[in-house]
Amino acid sequence: MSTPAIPRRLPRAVREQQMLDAAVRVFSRRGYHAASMDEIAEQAGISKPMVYAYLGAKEELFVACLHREGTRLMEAVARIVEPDLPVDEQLWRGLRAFFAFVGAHRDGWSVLYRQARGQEPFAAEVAAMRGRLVEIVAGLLGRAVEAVGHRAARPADLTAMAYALVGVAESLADWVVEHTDEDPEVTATRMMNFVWLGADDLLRGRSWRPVS
Amino acid sequence: MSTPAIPRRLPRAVREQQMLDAAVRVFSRRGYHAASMDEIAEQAGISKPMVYAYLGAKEELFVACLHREGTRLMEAVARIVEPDLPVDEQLWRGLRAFFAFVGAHRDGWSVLYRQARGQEPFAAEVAAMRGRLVEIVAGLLGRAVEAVGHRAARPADLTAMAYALVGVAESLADWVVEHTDEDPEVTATRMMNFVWLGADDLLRGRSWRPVS
Amino acid sequence: MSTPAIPRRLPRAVREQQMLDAAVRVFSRRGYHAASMDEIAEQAGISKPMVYAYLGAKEELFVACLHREGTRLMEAVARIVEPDLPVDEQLWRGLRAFFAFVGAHRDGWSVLYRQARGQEPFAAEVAAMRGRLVEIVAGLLGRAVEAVGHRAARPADLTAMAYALVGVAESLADWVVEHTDEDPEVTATRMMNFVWLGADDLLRGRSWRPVS
Amino acid sequence: MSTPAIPRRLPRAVREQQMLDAAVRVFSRRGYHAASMDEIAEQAGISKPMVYAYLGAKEELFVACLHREGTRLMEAVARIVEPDLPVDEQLWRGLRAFFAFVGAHRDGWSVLYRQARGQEPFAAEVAAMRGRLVEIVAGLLGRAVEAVGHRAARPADLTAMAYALVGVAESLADWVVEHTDEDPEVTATRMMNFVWLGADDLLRGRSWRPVS
DNA sequence: TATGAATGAGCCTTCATTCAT
DNA sequence: AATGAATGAAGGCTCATTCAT
Repeated sequence: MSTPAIPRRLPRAVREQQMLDAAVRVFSRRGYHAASMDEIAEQAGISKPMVYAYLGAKEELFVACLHREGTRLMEAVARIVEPDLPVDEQLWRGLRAFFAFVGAHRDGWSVLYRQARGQEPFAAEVAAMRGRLVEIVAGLLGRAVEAVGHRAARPADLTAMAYALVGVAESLADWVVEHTDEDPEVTATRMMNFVWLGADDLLRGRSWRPVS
Repeated sequence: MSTPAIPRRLPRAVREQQMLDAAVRVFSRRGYHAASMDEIAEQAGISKPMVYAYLGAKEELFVACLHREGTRLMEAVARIVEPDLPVDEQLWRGLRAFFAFVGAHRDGWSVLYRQARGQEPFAAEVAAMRGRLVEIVAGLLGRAVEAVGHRAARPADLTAMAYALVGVAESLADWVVEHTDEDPEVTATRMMNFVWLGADDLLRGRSWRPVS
Repeated sequence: MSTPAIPRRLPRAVREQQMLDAAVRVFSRRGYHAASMDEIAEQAGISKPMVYAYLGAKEELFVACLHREGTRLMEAVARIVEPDLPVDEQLWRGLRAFFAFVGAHRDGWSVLYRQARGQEPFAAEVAAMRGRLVEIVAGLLGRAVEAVGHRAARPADLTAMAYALVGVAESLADWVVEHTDEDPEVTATRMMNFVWLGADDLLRGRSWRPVS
Repeated sequence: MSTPAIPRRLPRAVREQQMLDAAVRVFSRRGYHAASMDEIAEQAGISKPMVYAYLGAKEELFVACLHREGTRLMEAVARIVEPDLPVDEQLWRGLRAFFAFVGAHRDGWSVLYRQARGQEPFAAEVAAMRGRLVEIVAGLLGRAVEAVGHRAARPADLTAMAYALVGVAESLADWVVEHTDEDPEVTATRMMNFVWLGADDLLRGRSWRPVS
């Protein structure tokens, strides 16, 4: 009888997700400071006091965005890692999931990687997250060293190598963002080729192949 | 005989450099929006109107910072590249210069890499700069392919590889910033090992050595 | 029983009128540039951000003042004109309304006539308004010419005459402002005497009389 | 031999006139507040401290403009008035001079009539000037009344009439500014027709003719 | 005489945040 | 639950004015 009215009263959980969606979108487009609470509220189709009531002040709101996107990313990757596989296989699976996530959640990635990294007081926390990730990767590499029976490398060397690896992934995330048509799996393969074989082999036409 | 009075009146060129120094410092610490013209002027030891008189509004000032730091970086690298050397040698020299620059100009690097990349309307220009750099590196890799006599790789593959390479450098720049004590030459060697040999070789204990 | 508290929260329409009242007052006293948004807000008994929220930036606010006062003036005059009356009768009625309005809305008149006329970018619009008024008066005079059966005057002559007429009204508006005690009807009669009979007749003691 | 260098050192009197020329031009275009001392100095082809040294602060400079232009106008009119002529003849001569002046010195007229009238603290002085002019005209009219032998009119009536007369002149000054091609003498005749004969006669095709 | 260098002060504007309904 | 109304605070920018050379 009546037109299907847009529901005015929604459960809190739903409203919160709407707000976070809007916030992530606006923060990613404008950056933390240039984003205004007005625009976020408007994009969420809700009034400003509601944003404050549900998610707190701007800083808390931004942190909530970081947490949601960071958690989603971590979970997407963690979901397919299987600790018993060989290291390169694990890396390859993780990267596939990572690039797929970035391709599907550009705004979220942008907030994490572009906006939060340079903006106090969030930079420190993002740096800490990244540091933990680097150590995980370094641990993975350490196990690989053991697997090939080589004498234990110095921790600093492994950490530096992990930095390099993470840097490649971040940079190829830009590649993914700019090449919408490329399958994330292809990008993951590109990366495996590069980091596993190295430029010298690569330039000679060799290539790494996934096992499966 | 009299104490050399601090000169209150300085020529324009000198003041401009003081202002840019201050601006780079403040922008790097606070980010574009959180940086206030007041603080920049104060750090420069001068009043705000002088900043506007010499370097224009905030946006122009930021662009001036980007240009100065970008140019300095490019020149530092360009100064020691010699096109006739083998590709890996060229890479190694360029990286040495790059990491040395980053270690010596952390604020400048931070402005370029951290602050400008996510902040409209500067992101586009920085992305363009980075794009040009990527193409230069891709060209370098192309010549390396020819040098080893391998069939020409597809351009997209080379570009993706260049993305990866640039990503490693950017990420190890963070390493440099966080490890003040490490000689940039060591960091450059780390990177050459990683990108030239690849993780597989590296983990087996092999390593790349500079020629000289 | 309790004192009727001054309402702090008022509907938008009410606040807007309060703001316009204050703005007209301040603009008329100080002029466009010397008027500060701070003073306007203070006079309106409200904080500055509300002014911006409801009426926009200074320029828009000034335009809103011009429009409100201009419209009020036009309506006050239009309300009593009756197109079927003889021309001098119409003029007389219009002038009565005009001088009454000026006497009752000095600030509004001042903003329109004193402040806006010399101030870019408003001068052009005020000039356009005045131009339309002049053409209306010229049209009126044209009909008067026909009524007395005289050959059609050249348009330029009628327009120049209308300029003169409008100038008299504007100048006598000053007279009204400076002679608070004089009934606007008297001023209107003065003007009719002057413009209808001319100085020569006037000086000889003749005078024009309203019909009614 | 050498290119005729622009003279750098000029006598004070010359420089002052250059500055006043520039100031009148800028004040007339921008209005008192929007005019900047920078622009005035630039237009005068001289540095700002010189303006301050010669003509003082902005307010004094504006007053100097008012005085120069006001004096020029008064002198232009006074030069051709001859007290022994009939009143209409005197009026006609004065108006010819007035409209000629306005046509030749638009900026000066604009500063006097447009800018200064609404701008404190100059408005009062301009109003006083105008008041003196009105009384002169009223005096003239008074003598005309005596000349025709009519009983003395009340002073207020004469003053109001003088207001009207002055208003016509001011309004037709706009006409002159907008109709560059019309000979000021023609405009003066238009005005005499209007104020001397009145609209009624005028509309019937009568017209006032200069004696000479 | 003439000017580049320099600044105190003030104004417009916006934003995060809260209150009263 | 939900929002229109309201503001303290701060930042960008400009200008009249002066000093030191």
